[in-house]
Amino acid sequence: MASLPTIHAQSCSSCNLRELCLPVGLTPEDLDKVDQLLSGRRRIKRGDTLFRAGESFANLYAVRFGFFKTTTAAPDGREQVTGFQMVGEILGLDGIVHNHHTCDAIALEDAEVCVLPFDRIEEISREVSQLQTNVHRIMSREIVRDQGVMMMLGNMRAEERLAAFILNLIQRLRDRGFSSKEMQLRMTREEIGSYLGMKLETVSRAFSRFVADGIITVKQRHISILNEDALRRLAMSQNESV
Amino acid sequence: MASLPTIHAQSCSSCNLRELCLPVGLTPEDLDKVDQLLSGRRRIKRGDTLFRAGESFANLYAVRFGFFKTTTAAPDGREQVTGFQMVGEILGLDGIVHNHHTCDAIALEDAEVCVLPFDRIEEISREVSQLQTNVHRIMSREIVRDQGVMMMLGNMRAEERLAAFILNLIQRLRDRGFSSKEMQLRMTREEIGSYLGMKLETVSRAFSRFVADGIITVKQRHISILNEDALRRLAMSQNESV
DNA sequence: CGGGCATTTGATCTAATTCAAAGCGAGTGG
DNA sequence: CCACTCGCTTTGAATTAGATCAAATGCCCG
Repeated sequence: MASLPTIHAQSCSSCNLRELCLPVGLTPEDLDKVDQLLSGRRRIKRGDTLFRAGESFANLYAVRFGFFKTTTAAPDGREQVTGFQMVGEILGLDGIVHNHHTCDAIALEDAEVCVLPFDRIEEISREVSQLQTNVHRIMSREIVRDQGVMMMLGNMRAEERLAAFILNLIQRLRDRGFSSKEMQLRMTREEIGSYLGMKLETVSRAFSRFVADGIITVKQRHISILNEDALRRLAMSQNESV
Repeated sequence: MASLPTIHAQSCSSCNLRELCLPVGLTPEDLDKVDQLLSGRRRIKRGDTLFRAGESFANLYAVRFGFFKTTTAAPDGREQVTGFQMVGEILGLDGIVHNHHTCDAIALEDAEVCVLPFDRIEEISREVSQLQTNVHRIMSREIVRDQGVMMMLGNMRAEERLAAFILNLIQRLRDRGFSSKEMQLRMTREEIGSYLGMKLETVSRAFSRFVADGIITVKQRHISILNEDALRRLAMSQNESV
């Protein structure tokens, strides 16, 4: 479609991730309009923050490569990981309601994001209804994801949570065309635990248990899935004799 | 503005809740356009469902009066309350992403909602940018709320969660002009527990503890707040000597 | 090669669950 | 109008999953 594909294309229409990202399903004509969306790209080194809670909100960010965590802090200082984001996922939706961010977004490996000024998104999605729909879907998807996390935190036991977590990660990697049996975790046991509402020791013990049961292998942060059905059964709590 | 105000006005412009709801902040001219939004109203009796998980999605619903819970079910049947909604709040956002609902919405008391076909919302919000902004804010607000729930579920102990829950309810009632010291709970201990990730007995014990400490009084589902600062300290975990 | 973080594993400890029973209140039918 | 039920709530005692405390090991990176 694009007449002269450039290596570091600064537009959605020439981005190889467009079918994974905000412009999914757009016609070529619409894609042209959407090309004004992107104000630029930004690289974030491992450990650096993309934005912080309290900062004023202006942009959404689409992950081009790399891996992020978002953390939310309580007034008393306690902090919790509230999400992990990978390529094609959108960061910053929390900032819309009050025009400032309510969480920190931190790169867990060197990363690059597309900077998408939110006023342009609103402007263009008034013209391009498919973009409008995509924005709504992305926000709704986040709401549904959060329901799932609440479910995990409220109802599941430690091993069930970890099983569900592994399955979720591997599924998202599959959706992006990566290996369906192995993965490299980008976060520490502590960060996993924070996300899953448990202590790092409990995460470690659950991993060890899975290894002992022949469900996965673990070499540091490299995970191989040996028995996905067993994981699935665990996550659905059909593991017990009851 | 409206020439002939009717009792059961079937439009946003004549609705006394408009500043609490989707049309907040709209100019009178914009309000006229937005009047095509409402396809009708629907009454739901206590215990009946507004929509169920799996049903196809077509409308958002604005609560006019009454009180709802939303419950999400895991594939294995376990169910959890994922939210409570009161007057002025919007139900159905979960359905946008996959065009079917992922949770049940159940009335905890006799209720009435405005039925807002989502395709009309999209259509009109392409013309009325303030409406577009409101839709985005409402969805973002829900995402931020969910972050807070995750925080509770992941990091807080039972009494802290209940304190935070009471404060949240009373604040939302205040925002709507109700009493700032007392309220009538519309849900059972079990529903509170489900939402807060704890058992009904634990909820009951936490209530009893608060009463013993002189922080609140409880008469069945009627709660009076005696010492709001104490509640606030509890919710922020500044209760311990540490 | 050494230092520092991340991880694993073991031994207690505890908050919350589970099991059990009794109390309370609102609504119904006699 | 009262008695009776049924669902909700409270309270107690025993149990347990996960937290906490502690120590050893491993690994990456300068």
